[in-house]
Amino acid sequence: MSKKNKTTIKDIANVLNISAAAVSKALHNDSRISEKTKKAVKQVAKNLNYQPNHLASALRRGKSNLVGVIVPKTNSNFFSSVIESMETVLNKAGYNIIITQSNESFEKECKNIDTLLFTQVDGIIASMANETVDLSHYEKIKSKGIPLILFDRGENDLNVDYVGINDYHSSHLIVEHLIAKGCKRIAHIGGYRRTRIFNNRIRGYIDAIKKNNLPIDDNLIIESDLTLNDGRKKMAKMLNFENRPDAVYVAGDYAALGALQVLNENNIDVPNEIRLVGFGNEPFTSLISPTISSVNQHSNDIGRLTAETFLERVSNPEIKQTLNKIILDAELIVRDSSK
Amino acid sequence: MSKKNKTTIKDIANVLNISAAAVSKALHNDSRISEKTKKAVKQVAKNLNYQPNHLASALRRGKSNLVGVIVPKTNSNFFSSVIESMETVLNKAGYNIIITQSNESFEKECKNIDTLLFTQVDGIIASMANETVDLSHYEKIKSKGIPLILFDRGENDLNVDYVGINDYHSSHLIVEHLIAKGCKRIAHIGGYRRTRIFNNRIRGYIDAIKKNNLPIDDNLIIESDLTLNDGRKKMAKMLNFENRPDAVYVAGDYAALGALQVLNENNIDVPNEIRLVGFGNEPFTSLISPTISSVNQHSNDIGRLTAETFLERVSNPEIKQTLNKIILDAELIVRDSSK
DNA sequence: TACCTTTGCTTAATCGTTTAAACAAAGATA
DNA sequence: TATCTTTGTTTAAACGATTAAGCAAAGGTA
Repeated sequence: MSKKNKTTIKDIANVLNISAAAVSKALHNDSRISEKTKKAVKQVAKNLNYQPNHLASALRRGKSNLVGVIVPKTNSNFFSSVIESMETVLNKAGYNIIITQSNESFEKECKNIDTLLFTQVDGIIASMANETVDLSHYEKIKSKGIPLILFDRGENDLNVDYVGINDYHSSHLIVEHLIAKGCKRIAHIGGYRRTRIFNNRIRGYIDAIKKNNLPIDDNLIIESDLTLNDGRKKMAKMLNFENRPDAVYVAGDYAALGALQVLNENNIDVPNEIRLVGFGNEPFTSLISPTISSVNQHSNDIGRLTAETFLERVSNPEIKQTLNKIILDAELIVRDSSK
Repeated sequence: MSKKNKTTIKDIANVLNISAAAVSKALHNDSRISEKTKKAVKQVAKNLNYQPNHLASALRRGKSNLVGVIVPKTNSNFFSSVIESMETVLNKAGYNIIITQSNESFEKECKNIDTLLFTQVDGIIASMANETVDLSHYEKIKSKGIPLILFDRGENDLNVDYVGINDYHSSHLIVEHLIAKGCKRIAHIGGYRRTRIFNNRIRGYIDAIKKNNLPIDDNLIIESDLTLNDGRKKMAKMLNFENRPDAVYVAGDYAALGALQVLNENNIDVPNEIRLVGFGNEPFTSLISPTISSVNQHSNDIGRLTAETFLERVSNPEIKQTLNKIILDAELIVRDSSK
């Protein structure tokens, strides 16, 4: 904030010889202010290059019109697209967003929440870090009485609005696609079971396998942190099995890429020898060779719906309306790695 | 902001039967408040779960402790790392950041600036959109008297602090590396000349070629928007030359990837037939086959230095100190595509 | 004893905007 | 003419924290 150029409503009032209150009302199109005054006020405001002091109005109204957003990492196509469409909706409604990154760290997530609450945001939209198990910091948000909306990485126990995709069903799509291609031993490199979305993918995988009368082999279900390197490790491990899988469904694209690298290095023909499917539809999946089949998570819809859910909450804060749980169906994009 | 849990310094004052002013001072460790009172105040603050109202203090002090950040897209490894290290430094100094994306659009950039000024940020740190030519919106920031720091995508005409890498010199590194490998016809798929950093890379390329007594062939210098698709197009075009290049230096990794795809599809041996170097060191450059040589832009240093430059500016706002232009030397990372 | 300093607090104004309440003037109603 | 409504404005009190100025009590100095 600067010392110069600090035109206030008082300055406008002085020019027109009316009260500051009248100016404020004129600028907000109050019905009790005459058209003549409104026009004059707006003209002077323009001339003096008036910019309302957001802090003052936020303080007075008890609303900052700021929404805090917490994502594990902006450096991912999914999250950056979600944020983009979220921003569009919220900006239109007069809200601005503050983006913070947790870097998948529980500690950083706590700090982010403190920061956002300190900044007096009107609400928080978050996707949880992998590390997060303890939820007390999220309870803190709830206890402040401001809306909390989760997307993608949510948690049932928290009992708050949630927008995400149907992970359970996505696993069915993938497994059935692979079976249709003739695969009989489908492995799953999944995320940690304690993270709900990954647990859902694992459950979906198991149920889909059973539903299609294939045997469940526990060796073929491996938990991973889904980084590229861990994808490599887990894939390498599987190649040592005496009974190799003929397909691998990896719950994250980076880990899928790691797996693909190992397969390529071992001269294994993808898709003919082993088929591969990733998750998340990161841009690189269509850039490498072979291109990797993956699941599109509809980031734009998720962003838009999350924002709309937030707006709904702030517009009727008292109403203890039923929880919004919006679950979208994801879309399997078949590419060369499983054709 | 909520109606409940709104503990204020007045509440603390009431409990202890002292004035609100004393509470404020105690919380700020004012030397004129006794240790006994300070301890008591802090204890009560903790008990009542007191959180200072940032808006009120910002209004009063004329400082929001918010820094606005504008980047073309958070969805890039470079920008997301810059932001991360910037945030670390700024948080330590008591500042929080508001991240906005311009999506390379001039119009969106203008809107972002309006939003940030409206939010009363104490300063703006920006990297310009590709589209931006007109600079009046940046002048607006300067005229408000708040610090403006540019990084990576800057502009000399604006006359503000800048942190970036030595693009001119980076081109020398690349060209000389390729010449050392025996290349004689080195092409350059560059960005638009009107963007300073790309212009510098082109100038560096030309001067390095000349310096090494190789001929300049204008056909080998091609402007591009550096998207993956355009990289493909420009590479395909070059393959039709009767006199093909034996190396291609692409000013962006995504376009370099596009070029590589075309080379692979045409069964051209990279690096033996044509060597390839990209720019930006995006993670995928080391993920694909062959891995792509690229330039590391020291995102962490850039973020840190940008933040430090900002802090320097806000701490001595009056001093019309000389402009900070920090230019780091980039680092060429040689990978398979040019080995 | 008389005066000066230091310590530890209080009072009151302030940041710029919003808004409930008051009020004057004009117009409508009976 | 007397009373009620409507219109268009002003007054003044907030929002919560900060801070210059003031002041009383305690301690120090000569």
